[in-house]
Amino acid sequence: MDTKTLCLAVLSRGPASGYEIKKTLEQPPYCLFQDTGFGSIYPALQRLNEDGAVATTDCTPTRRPAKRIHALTDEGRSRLLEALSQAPSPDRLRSDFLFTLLHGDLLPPDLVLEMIDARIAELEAKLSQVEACEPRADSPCAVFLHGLGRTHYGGCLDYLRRNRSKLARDLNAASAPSSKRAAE
Amino acid sequence: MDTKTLCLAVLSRGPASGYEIKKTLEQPPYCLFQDTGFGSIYPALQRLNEDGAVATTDCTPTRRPAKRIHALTDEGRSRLLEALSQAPSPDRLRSDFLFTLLHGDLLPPDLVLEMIDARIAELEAKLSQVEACEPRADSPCAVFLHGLGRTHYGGCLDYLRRNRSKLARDLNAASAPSSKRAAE
DNA sequence: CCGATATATATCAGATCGATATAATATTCG
DNA sequence: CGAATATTATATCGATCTGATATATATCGG
Repeated sequence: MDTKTLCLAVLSRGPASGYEIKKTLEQPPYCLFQDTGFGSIYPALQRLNEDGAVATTDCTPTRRPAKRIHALTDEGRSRLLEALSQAPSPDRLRSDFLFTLLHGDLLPPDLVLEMIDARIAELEAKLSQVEACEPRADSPCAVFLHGLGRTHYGGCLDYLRRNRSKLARDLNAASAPSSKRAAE
Repeated sequence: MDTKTLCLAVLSRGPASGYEIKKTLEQPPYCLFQDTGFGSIYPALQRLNEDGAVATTDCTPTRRPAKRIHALTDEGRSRLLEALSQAPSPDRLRSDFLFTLLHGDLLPPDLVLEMIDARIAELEAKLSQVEACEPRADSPCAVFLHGLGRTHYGGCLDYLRRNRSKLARDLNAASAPSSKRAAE
């Protein structure tokens, strides 16, 4: 999904400013599977306004730090529906953590274990964030997604906690093979 | 990780051409947590060569479709180690599937269920791809990562298979409330 | 009242993405 | 054999995205 569709989706819940859209995207559930900055949002809103997909109202007189409220038009609503109906393109994950772990043999064992501990802490935070955000019971999709998120984070966390000590043993055995050699 | 680091990491296994680097990144384990196109790889290799991080040899005479082999230098190796030692920046996931699912209430129930079925098929393919790629037993990190991948895909797959029918029921109940109204 | 933080918009250089161009070799199949 | 197709291989380009930065006011606690 490009930034324009992201904006349309947030605006489908009600009119908002660019800043408010960004804040919404930073929180669950959106923050769990997308990410966008102001540098993408403002140009996208400008384009959507030019295309007639949103109606932009300037609130400069009342509000001091000039604020632009964007509201979905019928054109915008049908655009959103069209985008959502497309077959979703494959997930795109960029994980420095997993990439580093793959090359962990090049690094000091302690550093690798530190990174895993940090990741465990992050996942705990994410999981409690997801659990704190109860889905609306009247939306079957939101409930389904909520369960999927809990399963995902819970599963990864469980694996890391269970296998950390084994990895620590294996790494130390590999990096200090003197004891092994002595045992042979 | 930027594309330059990605290239250095692949080259740490041995010299390769840009095309070969792309092919390596397209397969497990790399393809599971990154993605890059030629449009990023070729400029990155050019820059790395200029910076002295890789040594580029032109194989035009022997090979007919001109081929450039890039080999890691000491400078490149130390750059890679330095990049891997940094605290990894947070994961970045962009999932059209999860995004669409979140807004599934706007779509026809059948379309949502179709997308879930397609996702199940994709995850099955990914999982068997991961399982087919046995990690080197002498690399504790690779073994650890392999287990993590299986846990992740297996867990998500399991959730989707178990909860699909409940979602189907809930969606139909919500979209066709006539029976419900009749029951009241 | 001052400083820190939150609200709010905007821009810009650099990186990335996806498509496309080009071209020789290798393979497949009637 | 020869034609069609796939694979190997490099390169570029516009559109988009990223991350940082600039700017200005409002608000809240000390």
